[in-house]
Amino acid sequence: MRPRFDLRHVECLLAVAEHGSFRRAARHLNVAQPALSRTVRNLEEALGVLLVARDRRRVTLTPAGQVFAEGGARLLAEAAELAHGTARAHKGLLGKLRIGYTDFAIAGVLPDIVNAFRTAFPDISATFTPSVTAQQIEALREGRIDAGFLTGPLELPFVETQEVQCDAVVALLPAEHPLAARAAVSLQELAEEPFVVGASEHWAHFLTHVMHLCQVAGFRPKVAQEAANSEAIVGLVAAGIGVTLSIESIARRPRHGVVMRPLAGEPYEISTLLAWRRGGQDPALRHLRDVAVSYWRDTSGA
Amino acid sequence: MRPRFDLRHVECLLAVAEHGSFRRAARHLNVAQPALSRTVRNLEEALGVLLVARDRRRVTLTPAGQVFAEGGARLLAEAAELAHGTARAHKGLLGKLRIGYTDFAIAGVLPDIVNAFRTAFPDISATFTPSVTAQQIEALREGRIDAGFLTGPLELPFVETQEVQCDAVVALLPAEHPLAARAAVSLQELAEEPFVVGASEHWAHFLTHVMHLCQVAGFRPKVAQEAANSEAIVGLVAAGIGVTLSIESIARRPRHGVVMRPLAGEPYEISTLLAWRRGGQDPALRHLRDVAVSYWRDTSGA
DNA sequence: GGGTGGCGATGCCGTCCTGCTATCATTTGC
DNA sequence: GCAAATGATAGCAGGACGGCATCGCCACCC
Repeated sequence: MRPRFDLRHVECLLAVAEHGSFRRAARHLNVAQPALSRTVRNLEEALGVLLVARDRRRVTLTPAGQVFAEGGARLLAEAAELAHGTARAHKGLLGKLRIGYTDFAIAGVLPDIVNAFRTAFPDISATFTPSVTAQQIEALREGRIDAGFLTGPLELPFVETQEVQCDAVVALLPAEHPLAARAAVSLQELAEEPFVVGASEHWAHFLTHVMHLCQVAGFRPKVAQEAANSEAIVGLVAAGIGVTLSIESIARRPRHGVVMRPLAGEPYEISTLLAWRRGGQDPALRHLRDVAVSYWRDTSGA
Repeated sequence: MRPRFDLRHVECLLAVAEHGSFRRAARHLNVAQPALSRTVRNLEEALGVLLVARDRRRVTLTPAGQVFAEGGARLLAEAAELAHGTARAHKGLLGKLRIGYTDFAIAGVLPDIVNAFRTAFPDISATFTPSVTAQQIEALREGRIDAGFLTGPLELPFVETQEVQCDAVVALLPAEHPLAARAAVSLQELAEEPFVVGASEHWAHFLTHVMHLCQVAGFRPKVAQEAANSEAIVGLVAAGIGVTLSIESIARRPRHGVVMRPLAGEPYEISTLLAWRRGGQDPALRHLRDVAVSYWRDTSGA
């Protein structure tokens, strides 16, 4: 049941209704009067309803014409708004973004970036999904998310990235651990310690960093316990199950029973990236990237 | 700021979005593929926004295209609903009526008629304005109301009428009045009584009847007090100020301190009419008239 | 690996819609 | 009673839209 009339017809009828005269309405619409007469006539035939009562002296709307005029005005307004909204979407001022994020990101810069983004682009509605780096990469590839805050490094043919956060790896120890008395600890000192780590099937990205660090230090960590997320890992450390390696952003959040100690020697840094599909044209996404870039420029410069 | 696109464009874009392919969409729309391609292209040019991402292999909507498609679907639905509503208005199933009514009507059949009308035509919104007969005639002439329930008789070149109610004129007396003991009273017996009547500037129609009755009975009533409406008149009678003539529909509503007595002799009847402008084409109004006619047929027959 | 089928874009042509000018019938207002 | 204004009608021209044939491209398949 598609409509048999067009917005042009609606405009013409509204003009006639407003001016109460075909001629004046035609002048106002910058068309000749006969054209307007015929257009209104066509509209009436399309609807099968007489809309205008032509009294030879005065033109008024029939009751059905009034109903149509009211609805038509609404229709026109919404059409104009639609055009406007589409233009705004084109400029990236309006839209939807699906964004993934890791524990590391949410503990770090993500809130600040999102705040800045929402302030600058209030009409872009973003939905956030917590998920680890590997899952975000998959979701990016399959188009289930538009962007992800995830753990670097990342070199893939179909994604582009922008660094947004840089954390030194630090040691987290139970508060009563002997090494907690030290200002800093070296990795070698942790060689024999039981480790709490993320579950390997999901935690792969950061685990790679941890394994690499330990290997350089000459040992292979003894895994005492696996956990599902950063919150759980820190909790298990607080419980005295073992030690762990984490990043500053996580460790800065004070937690009873856990102390953070920097690693001695050259700091090893973990970057958190904003990632999106390469070549993506979504203007809203570009704006998110721009906000991330300028945020990174401001904070890394300071 | 009028929209530069038409509903036809919207339909085409929605079809492309739905089928994910120009060719399939074209088949579904019963047009050739090149025509569809150009229509979508024209729409994009009209909006100045790319809506469809042509990947050579797969056709998807750009973010702006998704915004437009969502709004466009709403727009089309409302356009269809508008056409439907206009057709309903044409058939008189939808519309607005402005209706005047007198005290006599609201005390009598008006509630029943309006109930039947609202049940039969729930989408016709009626607004009711209380007003005396003379004002309703003026409002009818000037088009401020579409119909009026008023006191007959009425013979005017520009109105048509339908009788809806027929009341005998009765006497209303203070309860402690000597004549209240009688089963019926004759007009002559009221010749010397003080009368409470409606204010003459507005009450002219019914007053004419009263004066006529009294004149036939051979006297001219002594007006003790004027009042603004039936409620006030009955109240003043209850207060013992005087007697009055009224109609059964008013008098049937029991009121402390007032008694109703029929007039002796041949009953004098007052008709209440539904009146509307002659030649009016409003289908909603016709339905109101039809309801009134059938109501009158049912009640006057019974 | 070349053939084949499906896709969207483009060019060309016919048709219908739309708009304009000129004119008419009717009404209004002086 | 005439002039001005209004809506309807007729005839004509331009443009938009749709259809057909075709092109270039890509994926799939034997």
